[in-house]
Formats: sequence, C-alpha cells, structure tokens
Amino acid sequence: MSPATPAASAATADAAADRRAASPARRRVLETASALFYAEGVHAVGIDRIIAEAKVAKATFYHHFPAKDALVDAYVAEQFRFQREIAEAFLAEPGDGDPRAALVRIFTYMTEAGADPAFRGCPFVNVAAEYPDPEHPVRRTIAEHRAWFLDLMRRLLAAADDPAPDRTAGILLLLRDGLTVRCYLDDASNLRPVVEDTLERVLGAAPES
Amino acid sequence: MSPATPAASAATADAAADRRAASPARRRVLETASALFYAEGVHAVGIDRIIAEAKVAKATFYHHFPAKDALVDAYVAEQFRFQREIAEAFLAEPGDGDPRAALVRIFTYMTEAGADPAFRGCPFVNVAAEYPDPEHPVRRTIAEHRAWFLDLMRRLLAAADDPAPDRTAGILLLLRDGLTVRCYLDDASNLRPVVEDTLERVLGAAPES
Amino acid sequence: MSPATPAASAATADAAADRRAASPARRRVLETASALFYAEGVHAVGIDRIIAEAKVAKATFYHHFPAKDALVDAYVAEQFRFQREIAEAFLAEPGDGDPRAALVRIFTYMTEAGADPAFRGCPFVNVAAEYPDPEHPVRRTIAEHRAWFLDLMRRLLAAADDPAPDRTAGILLLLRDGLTVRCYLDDASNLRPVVEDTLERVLGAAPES
Amino acid sequence: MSPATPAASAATADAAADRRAASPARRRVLETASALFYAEGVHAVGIDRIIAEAKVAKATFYHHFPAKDALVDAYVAEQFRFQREIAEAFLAEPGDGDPRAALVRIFTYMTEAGADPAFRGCPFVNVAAEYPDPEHPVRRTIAEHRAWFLDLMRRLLAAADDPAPDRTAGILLLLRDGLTVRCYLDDASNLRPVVEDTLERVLGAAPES
DNA sequence: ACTAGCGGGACGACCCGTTTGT
DNA sequence: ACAAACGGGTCGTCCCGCTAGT
Repeated sequence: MSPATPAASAATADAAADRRAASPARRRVLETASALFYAEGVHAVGIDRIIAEAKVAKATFYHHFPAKDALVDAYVAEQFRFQREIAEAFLAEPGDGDPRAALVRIFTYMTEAGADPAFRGCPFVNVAAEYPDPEHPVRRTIAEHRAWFLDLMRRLLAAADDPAPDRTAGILLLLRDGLTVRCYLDDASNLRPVVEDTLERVLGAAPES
Repeated sequence: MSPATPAASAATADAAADRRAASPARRRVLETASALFYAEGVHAVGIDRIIAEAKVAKATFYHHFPAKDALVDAYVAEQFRFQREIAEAFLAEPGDGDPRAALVRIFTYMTEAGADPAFRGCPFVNVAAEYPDPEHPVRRTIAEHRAWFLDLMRRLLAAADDPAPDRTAGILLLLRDGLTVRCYLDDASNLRPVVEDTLERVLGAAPES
Repeated sequence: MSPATPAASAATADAAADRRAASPARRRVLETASALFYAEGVHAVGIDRIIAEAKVAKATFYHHFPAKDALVDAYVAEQFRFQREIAEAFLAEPGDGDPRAALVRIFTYMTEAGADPAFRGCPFVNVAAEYPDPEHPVRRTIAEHRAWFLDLMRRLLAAADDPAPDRTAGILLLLRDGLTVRCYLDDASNLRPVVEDTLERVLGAAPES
Repeated sequence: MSPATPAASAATADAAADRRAASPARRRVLETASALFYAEGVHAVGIDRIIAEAKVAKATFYHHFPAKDALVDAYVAEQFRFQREIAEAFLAEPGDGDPRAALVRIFTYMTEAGADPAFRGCPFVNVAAEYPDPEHPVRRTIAEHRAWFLDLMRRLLAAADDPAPDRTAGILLLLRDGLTVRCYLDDASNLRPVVEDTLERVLGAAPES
C-alpha cells in the first residue's frame, strides 16, 4: 500500500475513479443502459442486451460495474445530475432572476418534455416501482433527488415571497409527480392550460407588476 | 330450458364464466398474486412463487389464466373494482349528498391509506412502469381506471358548482397521482394539512354555509 | 367373479370391449387424435389438445385409454385397418380378378392419394420415426402392417405368375415406401408416369393377352 | 490489412464464423445432439440432456445456437454434408470412372449401412416426420439434400447412357427412400440380392462389355 | 358413462446475472 | 476483449391421477 496520507490516498482513489468514469466504454454502457432502462424498465432489460448494444465485452462491463444494481444506481444518479443541470440552466436564464418566472419555466418545460411521444414518465418513480426496499442504494439516490427538488422549490418560493414556502413546495412536488404520471398514462397534449391554471391557483395570482 | 335459444346459451356461458371466476383456487391465486405484485412488483414475482403461496398446482393456475399477463390484467382489474367500490361507499355516505364533502372525504381517505407503512404507491402507476406498450391489455385496463376517476371527479365538481369542472377534474387527477407517489417515496406523515391546503386552493375557499 | 366358463368369460369381456370401442366418446377421441397425430406428429400433440378438440373430459379419455401410448397404438391399428379395407376393395373390384391389374390399381391409388396437399407421408413410417424401440407395442403393430402388405403383394404376384414372387414383393414394398416418402417430401405431381414406368420395369412388360 | 475494404471485412466475418463453428464446445454439442436426435428423435431429446451429455453449460449452448430448431437445422445440414462426402468418395474411387459401377457401389453401401443394428432409417425422413411445415428451415435443408441426390443420380445415369436419365433418377430416389425405410422397419439382412435385382431391372441388364 | 375441475411433479425451451480463463 | 462456464431462474406444457357431481 502507498505510504501516502489518507487524504492523498483518497485523492488517488478519486482520480482512478474519475478515470474509470470517463472511460468511453463505461460511458457507452451507461448511456445504452439509461436509454433501455427508461424505455423498457429495469427488470425487463438484461445485461446481455446492454453489453451487446453498447458493444463492450462482458468483462469490461463487470470491470466498471460490480453488479447490475450498481448500473441501475449509476443510471438513477445520472438522471439526477441531468435534472439538476436543466434546473440550473433555468435559474440562470433571463438575467433579472425572477424566481416566480423560473418556477413557471420549470413546469412549462416539464409539460413540454412530457408531450414527447418517447416520454415514459419519471425515471425515479418508475425505478422505485421495481425496487420496493426503501433502504436499497437505488432508492436512497431517488430519495436524494426528491429532497433536492423539494428544497429547490422551497428556495425559489421563499425568494418569491411565498407566505408558506414549505407547504407550497410540497404542493409543487405533488404537481411535479402528478404531471409526469399524467403525461405518461394519459393524453399529454393540451396540458399546458391545466398546468398554468394549477400554478396560478397554487402560487396565487401572478404579481401584477 | 331449451339449449337452443341464444339467451339460454349465453346465460349458460355466463354461468360457466362465473363459476370459474368464483373458483376457490382461482380466488386464492388472484389474491396471492395481488398481494405479491403490489408489494414487490410484477417482474419480480414469478409464477412458481405465486402457485406455491396460493397452494395450487401449476396446471390449475394455467387452467384459469392462459399466461402470466392475464393474471396481471386480472390483478389490475381487481384493483380497479376495489377502488370503485370504495368511491361508491364514499358517495353514498351520510351528510346527504354534498359533493364537495365527498371529494374531501375521498382525498382524506387516500392520504390516510398512503400513511400505511405497507403502502407502495398506486398499483396502476407501478404496473404501468413495467409495461411500456400502451396497447397492452394491462395498460388498457389502467387507462380505463384513469378515465373513470377523471369522470368521477368531473361529476362531483359539476354537482358542486365548480366553474370549470373539466379543468379542475384534471387538477384533482394530478393531485391524486402526486399524492400516491409522495406517500410511497417520501415521508407520508403530516401530509393531511398539505392535502387540505391544496384542495382549498384548487376548489376555492370552502362554501361558508 | 362370474361362474362362467373361461370361454364365456372371454366372450363377455369381448362384448364389453366392443361396447367400449363403439362408445361415441371413444370414437371422437380416436378420430381427433388420428387427424392430429397424422398432421402434426405424435409428440407434438398433447393429450389436453386432443380432449379439448374431441370435447371429452380427461377422465373419459383415461377411461378408454390407459395412457397416451395406447391411443397411439389405437391410431396405428386404425390406420392398418383402413389400409386393409382399401386394399380389399381394390381386390374385389372389376369382377374378373386380374391380379396384375389389381396391383397397378393399388399403386395408382397410392400415387393419387399422395398428391393430396394434406398428404403427410406414411403414418407408419412417421410414427416409427418417433418410436425408436422396435419392441414397443406401437412398433409391433407397425410391423404387422408391413408383414401384411408384403404378403398381399406376394399373393398377388404369385397369382399373376411372377417368376419370383418373394423377391418381387420385396421390390414392391420398396416402391411403396419410396412412393410415400417422395409424395411427402418432393413435388408429388407428375409422379404417375414414374410409377407406371417402375411397375413395368419391375413386373416385366405387361402380358400381352 | 485495412478493415475498410468489403473483402477484408467479409473475410473477418467468415473467420469469426469459422472460429465459432470450430469451437470445441459447439462441436461437442452438435455431435452429441446428432447422435441423440438420430437415435431417439428430435422431440424426444431435450436440451437439458444434450448439454448434460455434451458437458457444456446452458448459456454456452445458447451462445452457439439461438434455439433448438437451429441445432436441428445444423444436425440436418451436417448429415447432408456427410452424405455428400461419402458420395464423392464413391465417385472418385478406382475402376476409372464407370458411372454405372459408381451407382451400384452407392446402393451397395447403403444396403450395408442399413444392416447396422444402430441403423434408424434416413435422418432426413425421420426429421421431416416431426416437422410438418414445409417452409420450415429444417425442411428446406432436407429439400436441398433431396434435390442434390436426385441430381447426382441424373448425372451418373446420363454418363452411363441411360435412355431416360430424368425418369430413372426418380426411380432410384424411390429405391433409396424405400431402402432406408425397409432397413429400419424390417429385417435388414439378406437385402443385397433384392437391391441388386432391383438395380438390374431398373438400369437394364449390366452392359456386357 | 360422462363431465368439470384440481392436483402434482417433471420437464419443455430459454434467459438470468456473474465469474473465469486466455 | 472474447468465449466459455455456471447454476438457478423464467414462463409454460407435459402426462396422468383423483374427486365430486350429474
């Protein structure tokens, strides 16, 4: 073992992990798996199919992921990262920084994304449907995403002077979840007015300049 | 009675179907499968386990259900029937026929049911997560349930003189879906105030006598 | 036990057997099974399908046939009986009783029967392909048929003054088997000239009165 | 060599296919299956037994053959290849190139092979008995073998100055099929004189140089 | 004599996630 | 990076018994 200090050793390990995470083979596997898991479900997609479509060898796969569950976890974490990036983009957008407008933009985006025919609902909800154990790492990652989203709502609402940011944030989470389910299971078109109406009723009438 | 008349023959067929549906073996299978499917997911539960816990022979199972999918469909249909019975019970309750109170009772019930530690979310949403093909019989049954619920909301809202029953019904469906997801994935306690608040914002302030 | 003499008891048993053999349920089973076995093969057709298509209960089936093999045996025996009836019809036909003409008629009939699109080859050969054990009752029944046919040829050839009826009968059996295989596996049309030519070469030129 | 040229890429694919075909595991599977299929029939032999006797893992089997039918097809194709090799050996034999002698040698060989107690008839006929659909790949491979044999006979007969090679070839195919059936289902001993007699009658008297 | 249904256990083909040699 | 191995799992079908009812 290296005589380095724990910190250094951790840094070394991190660097190795980064190098592995950046491996093109690993990226291909994760991207292929993400697309398949989202489109068809986790249990329905086998390892063999993933490695075949990602064009990597089985050994390579197991070099990067100790087991299928780890891949599922990576898939969920990737989705989390992806959502966060989008949200941050929406926050940084129009210059001024009107938090209420940011909220509306986020939900408008979700409504539009849900209208995509390939939309299959919320990846977190779908994965959770296949992982009943709340202590499972995958479920913990999902819980992290939910906590993050709830906190994001809370911060935006506080900045928008909502009288009860905690409670309203909870309502917006309900809206988010309901919206993804609805876009997946029902006709996703013509949902914008419903969402706008809901936001108005929940946030109160728009502040008239 | 003559076996020649169509009515008699249809009645005979119905009777046969009823007898089969009422078969104790079939009931045992369906109940066992319902519990397992709900608690662990469809793909995660194998036929062998179902027949073992239901204590029926494999041949008996396949006598009643041509394939696993048919059992899943029966499971979903059973849940649908179950939900309908509950809703009807809530409609027929005391307090004359105040539709707004019925709505509140329904959502209050859902919130309480969601607090059960065994609550695993909406069975329809969870099954849909494992059945990507919207044309699949299982998905069609799920769609029927959603149409029924949306219509139920619409009728109650119209009876409660909601100014836009269609749109508000859509919002209540969002609330329902969001609520089940939330009860499953987050801390389900202390949700009653959030739901009550949401209903007030969505339905407008309670009519003060 | 009945105090009757063995002979009487045997007669009683025979009568009972006849009664059972004549049972309409049994007939339906045997006919259904014969059609299915011939068209799709023995192993490929399950008991359940036979009883379903014959519209009898499983217990009824097992009342008449101790096991599937017994049904297969009955199927083969039925085919044997059928072939014998046809041959006897051909022998008794045109009055005079020209044995050479009878031979030609038999092979002509086989050629025509083989041209039927539903023709699936010789049932005995096909069943034997699925029963490797020559001591199996089914195989014994098949052997009986072959012995009968060979003897029939021999008798007709002797009556037709063939110089070597034994050997020529063997050749005609080769022809029969080859013919059924050919009709099944190759284009069965335009086979008549080949058969006529073969018969001429085998039987020698037709006796010119 | 550049991987861009079609030829090289084709060669690579071929090499890969060859490597797979030459895999010892695959060879063991095919040889075991061939022996079992021939001796007991296709439907009567299960995958589990094949992989047990071939000492390969199930996954290995399914790595080489997508399904059992593919293995059956490989078995039939192997038999075809085998027959062709034998025939070519008989054509290239001593006695210069007398085509009539080659024909006689071929049928003599068949008669002798048929006398082997392990002889179970023609593999093609037996497999066809279990595959009723003439469009099935297995049946197509069988049809190829028959076309090849018929053509081989035709070419030899033409070279032997037969007056009607087409028709006589058809007769020899009848003889071939009849012979295999007979060797399987009847007493296969003392068949040589019958075959020799048949050939004489069919080919005409031997050319007395 | 016939039916409907249930039970039973072995076996059918095929796929699972995972590990190892090379 | 590939092939092979592994053992248990998937869903579904096999043939056959048995009971209860008519």
